[in-house]
Amino acid sequence: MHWHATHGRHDLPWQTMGTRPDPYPVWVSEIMLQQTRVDTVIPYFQRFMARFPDISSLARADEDEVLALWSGLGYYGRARNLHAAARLIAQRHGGRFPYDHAAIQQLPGIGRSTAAAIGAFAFARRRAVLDGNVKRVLARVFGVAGWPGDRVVEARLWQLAESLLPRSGIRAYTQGIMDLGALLCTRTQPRCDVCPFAAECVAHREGRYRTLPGPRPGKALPEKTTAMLVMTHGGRVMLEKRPRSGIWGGLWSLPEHPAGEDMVHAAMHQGFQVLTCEPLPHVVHGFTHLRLHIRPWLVAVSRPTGIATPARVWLPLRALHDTALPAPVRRILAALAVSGGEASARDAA
DNA sequence: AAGACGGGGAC
DNA sequence: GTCCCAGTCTT
Repeated sequence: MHWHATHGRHDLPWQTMGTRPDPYPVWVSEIMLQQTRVDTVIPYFQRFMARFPDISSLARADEDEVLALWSGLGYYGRARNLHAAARLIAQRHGGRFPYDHAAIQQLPGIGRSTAAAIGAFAFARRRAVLDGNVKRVLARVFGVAGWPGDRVVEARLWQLAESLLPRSGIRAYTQGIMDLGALLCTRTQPRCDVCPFAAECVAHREGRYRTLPGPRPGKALPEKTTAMLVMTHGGRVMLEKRPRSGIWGGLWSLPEHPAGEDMVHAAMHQGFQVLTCEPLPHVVHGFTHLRLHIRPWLVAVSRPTGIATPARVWLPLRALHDTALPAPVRRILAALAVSGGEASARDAA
């Protein structure tokens, strides 16, 4: 806590509040910060808060607009859960963010650690957080070997985290241990020379900072190839709404087809007359659990005869920015919009 | 208990 | 290229 007072982070956008902070920005930031670095989150947080300044405005919003503001941030279930939780708070909690730890953790998208973080920062509730930073600090200081994702290792880390909580000053403590992990006790180049725990840290004393915490067990990354249809007509491109579950759930994306299928046939099968059909440069997109090879096909079609459904939309290429697109799809379409004078010219022809 | 779920920055 | 981040939910 002493270290945090002088060396911690005090100017993050969601910290600009007094001793009785609004739980809403705390909540939004904590959800965005799940598995996502501070520097990545900041611009998303600013945009989100400008558009949805309070729980009520978020509860009234369309899910599509919430997802559009989340586009590029990843783990889109976070956005769907955030939105659902806002509506739930409006209905079941009278529009007030719940105070009780159990009630907070009951909300969709909020687990044990996030509930503790919100409770600590917003209400000074005394519960332990256990995020990637805290896991790293504890594993090193106390010499907890093994991968933190392992159930036994994680249980030990939770036990440590709970046992270390101060009687008072939970905000400074929670922010402090996170900041220590993020700023000093970093993964590869920890600053043990200026760390307040160097004298008592097992990893430092025994020269084990490289192996603590233990790495995730290696696993071969599955590869998958898919073709995507970039159907254009009059400077617009056709998008489909993806199912709510699964990858890119609820986002707008290009129609997928098994690689190797005849794309002209695929486009015609959707009810279009194909004018031209040509391959675009193929894109490799890495997930944590999958490597996806995308083969986009640019298909100019004549007047769309396909039935208009809510799950299908013709989007002007200029309107990409406020649409909820997966990152690789955004890149494919952005490249098209730039070099894309010719595409529209061909469409016009 | 394990897998699904994004994207990007650091090395 | 590899690792992993202010984790949670589903199976």
